[in-house]
Amino acid sequence: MPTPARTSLDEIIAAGQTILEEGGLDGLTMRRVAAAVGIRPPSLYKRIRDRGDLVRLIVDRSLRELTDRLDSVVGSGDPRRDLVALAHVFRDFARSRPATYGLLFARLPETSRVDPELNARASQAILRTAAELAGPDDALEAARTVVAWAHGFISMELAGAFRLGGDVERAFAFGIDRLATAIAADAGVPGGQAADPAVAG
Amino acid sequence: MPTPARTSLDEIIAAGQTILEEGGLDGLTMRRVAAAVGIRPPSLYKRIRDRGDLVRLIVDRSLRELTDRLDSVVGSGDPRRDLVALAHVFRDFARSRPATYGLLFARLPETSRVDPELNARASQAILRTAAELAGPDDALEAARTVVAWAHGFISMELAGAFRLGGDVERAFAFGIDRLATAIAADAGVPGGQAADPAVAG
DNA sequence: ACCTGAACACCGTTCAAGT
DNA sequence: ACCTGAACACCGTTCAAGT
Repeated sequence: MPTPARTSLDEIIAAGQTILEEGGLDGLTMRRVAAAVGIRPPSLYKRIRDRGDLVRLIVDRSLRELTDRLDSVVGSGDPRRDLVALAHVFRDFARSRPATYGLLFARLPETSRVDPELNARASQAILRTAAELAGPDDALEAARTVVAWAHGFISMELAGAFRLGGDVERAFAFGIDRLATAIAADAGVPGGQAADPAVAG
Repeated sequence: MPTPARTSLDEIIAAGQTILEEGGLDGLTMRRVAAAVGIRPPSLYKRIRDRGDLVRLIVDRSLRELTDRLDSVVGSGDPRRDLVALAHVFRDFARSRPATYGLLFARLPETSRVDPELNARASQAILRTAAELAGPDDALEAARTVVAWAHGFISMELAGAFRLGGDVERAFAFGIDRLATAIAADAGVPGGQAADPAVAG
């Protein structure tokens, strides 16, 4: 006689997400997750392979949400405006789920790594915007420059690494503004990058 | 009768550093460190307060080394050249000690955080270089933009986050080149940022 | 002074047994 | 099918006792 299911994969992921944000990655224990969904720790292994798998599922779910938000703010017709919007979506996401954000670009063990195809999808909005600004030849480099800056800024901000005073908001505005100019097709060193027609869509 | 010391704080930090790089932060256990220096785990507590304190000491030591290297590559007379040199020192350091690097800007618990004064010292070379390029009014923002980019790029590279092909070296060169131009004093958008007194130190 | 074994309260995970 | 208690091999840390 099968015992009725007392929980679900979805509930486990949701509980894991909450516990992760409350206590950080170290606080995310199988025993706590089990207690939160009303079962005993060993029963978790009926639905997930191990703790690394749970981490992966939590990150996967959040990355899908982030991708949707990124996709929804581009397409204004002004790539510079799109870039600013993307940076703010990124930053807002990180602030709303700092612990989860910290895992997005972390060195995770194999079992915790999300589907590469999902990562590729998450990159599309920024890649298209970068292509519009920088031209097709430099699109990938431009996207990497912007994402590196945004990720670096945000992770430093979350870590409390801006310790020299000053206005962090002003630094964020300064950065995105200068970067948008820097990656534009006409910003290359003379004789360097060729200016190509922007790609859209 | 006092028993003779079988190890030293220095040896413990060095062993911790090695174990950290070999097995990551999770692999850095008090039992392993104790075994490496030839004592039993409880004896570690004669020299360090707890595991968080050990992490702090390891990061502290590496940050001093990084600061020395950063200080040693600036002053060429060409701030743009200095900036490129700083970026490479940063990147080389991260590659030589990836796990330690990951802790430099991490959200660490209070006990693991290094002396703020040490952090300030580590920022001096980049702050001065940024001031030369961007002018005193934008020095702090310019430094934050460059450090954010460099940290973001390096941590993404270490995490294997550049998964869309392309040439990562080219992206690094593209980024530092465009950033140097972007933060230069004459790169501001007309009528853009207001000029505020710079905060240094 | 420094070192130790024993102990405590935690972990993730496995497994045989229950329904 | 799902759930469970018991068990195993780990942790960090404390503490009384040894030299």
